[in-house]
Amino acid sequence: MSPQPNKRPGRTIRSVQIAFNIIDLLQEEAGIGVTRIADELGHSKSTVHSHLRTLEERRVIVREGDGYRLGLRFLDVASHVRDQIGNFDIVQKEVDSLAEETGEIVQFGVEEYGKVSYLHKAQGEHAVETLSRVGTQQPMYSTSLGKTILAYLPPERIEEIAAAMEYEPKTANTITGPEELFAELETIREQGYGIDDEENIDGLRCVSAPVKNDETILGAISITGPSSRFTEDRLHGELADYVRSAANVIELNTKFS
Amino acid sequence: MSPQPNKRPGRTIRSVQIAFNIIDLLQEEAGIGVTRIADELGHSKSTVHSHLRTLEERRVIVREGDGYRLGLRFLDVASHVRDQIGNFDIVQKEVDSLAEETGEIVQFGVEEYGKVSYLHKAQGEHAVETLSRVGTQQPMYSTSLGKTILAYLPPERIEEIAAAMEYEPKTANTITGPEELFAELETIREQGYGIDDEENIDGLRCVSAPVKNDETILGAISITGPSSRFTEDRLHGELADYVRSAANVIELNTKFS
DNA sequence: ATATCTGTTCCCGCCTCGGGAACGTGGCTG
DNA sequence: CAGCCACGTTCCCGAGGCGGGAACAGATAT
Repeated sequence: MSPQPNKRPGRTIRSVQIAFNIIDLLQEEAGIGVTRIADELGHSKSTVHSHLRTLEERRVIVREGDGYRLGLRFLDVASHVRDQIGNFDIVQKEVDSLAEETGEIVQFGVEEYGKVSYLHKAQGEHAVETLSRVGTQQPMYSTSLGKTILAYLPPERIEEIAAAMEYEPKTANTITGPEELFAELETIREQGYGIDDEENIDGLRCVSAPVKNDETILGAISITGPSSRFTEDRLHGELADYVRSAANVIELNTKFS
Repeated sequence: MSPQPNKRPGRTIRSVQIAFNIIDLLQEEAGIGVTRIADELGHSKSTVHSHLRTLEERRVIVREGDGYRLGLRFLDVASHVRDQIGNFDIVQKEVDSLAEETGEIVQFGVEEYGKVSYLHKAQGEHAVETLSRVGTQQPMYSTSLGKTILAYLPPERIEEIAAAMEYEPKTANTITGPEELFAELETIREQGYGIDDEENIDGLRCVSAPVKNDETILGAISITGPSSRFTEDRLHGELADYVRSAANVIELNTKFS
């Protein structure tokens, strides 16, 4: 883990931190019990016990066999979150249909805390496996979604995000500094779409188009595939067209909300 | 809210309770700020402030405009939860295809804390609108999913759940007591599927079939529709066949996991 | 300019919460 | 069957975390 960047000062509450450490742990590994959790987090069993009781009462975790797992309540929360984002169904529909049409991976992402979070993902028939998962975050400088969203954010927010950025080279092509990034953003604004040329994962290329609502950017939609199928020509040609028209459809449907 | 039934004694941690009260509040109403939350929960602003800081650092909530909403991290958590349940993709696929085939509402539910929780839901073309939502809970005695799952749980667990049950009549047909419930469970075990004849919501009927793995029940799959289309004959005939064969497909695919 | 919202910060004192240790229990081993 | 160990649970204590009140700071509207 890298040192967390979003650290505004202010007081933070220890018990709540512990509670979420437990949740994080159970997210990674289900079915463990008091002792194991206590060990893992470096707390006494009694402490962990009280927390588990609390979380259990809240339906956050569930006792199953001997051990705990996260509760189904999270499914409910997630569905509320999607509703709050707004227009999720339209995004979902469009992403799904583009994935089916092209057979590749199609994703929709938004900016959160200076990173890209995937809101929805669909994979077509001959899609490559990727690790990305709905709700997880990726850096903005190494993904086409990230760069595209960034390009259309308000200038002051771009500055803010760029200032907090730590450029970690993920492949040989990854953008490594601000000058390079700003140039890229300019290019994206000119051509109206963004490219990831094996900058995040070796062998994978993407194109993204921004989805805006009245000049404010909502997110971006991308299509991902292996470099073998995603040649320069196709990237800038038909594939770019695909994402731009999908973005357009979403924009039209969200206009009057 | 009825008095929470799952109250095992043991100490519970106040700060964590407060944190989840905030989360619950934001789930219902996004975009509110410190003052409003403090009012609503009856805490001081400083208290709420510290909590918001903590939750923000944890990516649980996000500041948006002036106000907070739940973070996309919940989408990630939810997807982990589904994975932990196991065989979610198979369930999803089967539920979706049955919904498309019949055009009605199809759901898959499991037992959690003595209630039914919906794991997945799909609605076909001419499906009625219902309030049920993925992750939410319903009583076991008034739904076909609940009764069907209950019927196949181990006897001692049935006792346990039934003992804690509070029978609240949702419609004129709702089961109102243990004798009636146990008789119904017996019927379900005999015929291999469960019926909800407007017992939960007026005008709606359902059929459910159990999904088992080696004699232990995993959950149940149901189909729901208006009484006008769901006649006695169809319920016990083709509709029951539908859910039973879908349940069968799921069972076959989960057998070797 | 004044008033009134908001979010933030700073303390203080009570009481909560984390920890250690003891207890109860079930499962495995000899 | 006795013994042991691992587990979850309970009890109690003392330190310090946490909730609250009040003062401060910005923003917006009047």
